[in-house]
Amino acid sequence: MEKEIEKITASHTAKEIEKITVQLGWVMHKRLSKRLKEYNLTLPQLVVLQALYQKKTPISMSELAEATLQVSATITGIIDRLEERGLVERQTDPEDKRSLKVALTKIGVSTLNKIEIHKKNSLSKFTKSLPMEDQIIFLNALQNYLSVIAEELNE
Amino acid sequence: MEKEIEKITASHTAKEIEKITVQLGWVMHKRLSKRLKEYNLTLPQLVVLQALYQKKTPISMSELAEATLQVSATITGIIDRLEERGLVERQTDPEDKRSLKVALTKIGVSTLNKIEIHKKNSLSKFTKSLPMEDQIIFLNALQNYLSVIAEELNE
DNA sequence: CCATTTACTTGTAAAATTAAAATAAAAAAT
DNA sequence: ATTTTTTATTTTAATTTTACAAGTAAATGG
Repeated sequence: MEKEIEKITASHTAKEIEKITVQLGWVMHKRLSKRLKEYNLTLPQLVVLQALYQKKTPISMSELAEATLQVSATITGIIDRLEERGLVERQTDPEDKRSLKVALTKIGVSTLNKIEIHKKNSLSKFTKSLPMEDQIIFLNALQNYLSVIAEELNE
Repeated sequence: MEKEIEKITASHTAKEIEKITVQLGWVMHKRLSKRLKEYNLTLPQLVVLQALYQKKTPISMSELAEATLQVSATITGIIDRLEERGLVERQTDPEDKRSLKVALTKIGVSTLNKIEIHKKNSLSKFTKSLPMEDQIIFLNALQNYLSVIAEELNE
């Protein structure tokens, strides 16, 4: 009987966490777009830039598509626009003439940095009010959750 | 000196939390769109449906725009498409002929319910592995964070 | 009344998204 | 050594989202 109740509650909590995460994602998106507009970027473009930054080294279109959970045709369009503005560049791969490596340019990196600096300035009340220890616990839980969800996506 | 270090770390943690939240939002979006596609819905459409469901009673286009952080012109388009498919309906307001109330139809509610049932089935490994107590702490932290971010947005 | 505000729609234009078809190069099969 | 298949990317076409600016119609307030 107790097991039953716990099960229901656990399922309920899981649903709540999922729901709130979607909402949080939506609000963060809206919040971010204000800032992105100043740099004439969109969220999918930022996601691509960040993926490139994280990989450190130029990666192919298909790797980029996988990293950003996008279809390759979408990446083509996004890179087209980013390249036009000089934030990234396509490099030919001497090993495989079908393949292209995409690299962040200096302008691309500095644009990312500028957005980072902005982030620092808008340090939110939430983290200010939370003890350092709890912040780290929260951060770890988020990272954990993210990796589980991302893993499930690839099944 | 120690104060300084703590400051830097706190700022760093805040930035990390923000970054991971954006990533989490992106992944959740992608994960959700798989499910939404089965119902021929998009994320903005779901957000609108959920806002209507939460309010319980029909609300005006402008209230809907505010609740979903959208511009009213965007809401017009989304409601156009949802109405075409019978998920919502526009009702005239006898008190103010300029204003419209938007209401979920039975089909709209049952579509939302079907998506909810799906959610239950895809209970993630994350919540299964976490002690109930920690789940609740995590959920509360998320809610807290969401409300602070949402509040900041309205400034 | 006339001017202003409010509520919503329309028009326009860019970006994102997907599916499907096209291209070109590499790898595998015969 | 060809032919076939697979892989990497782009193109095309259609839909949706989004924002901004202009337009319509109704309410409100001197």
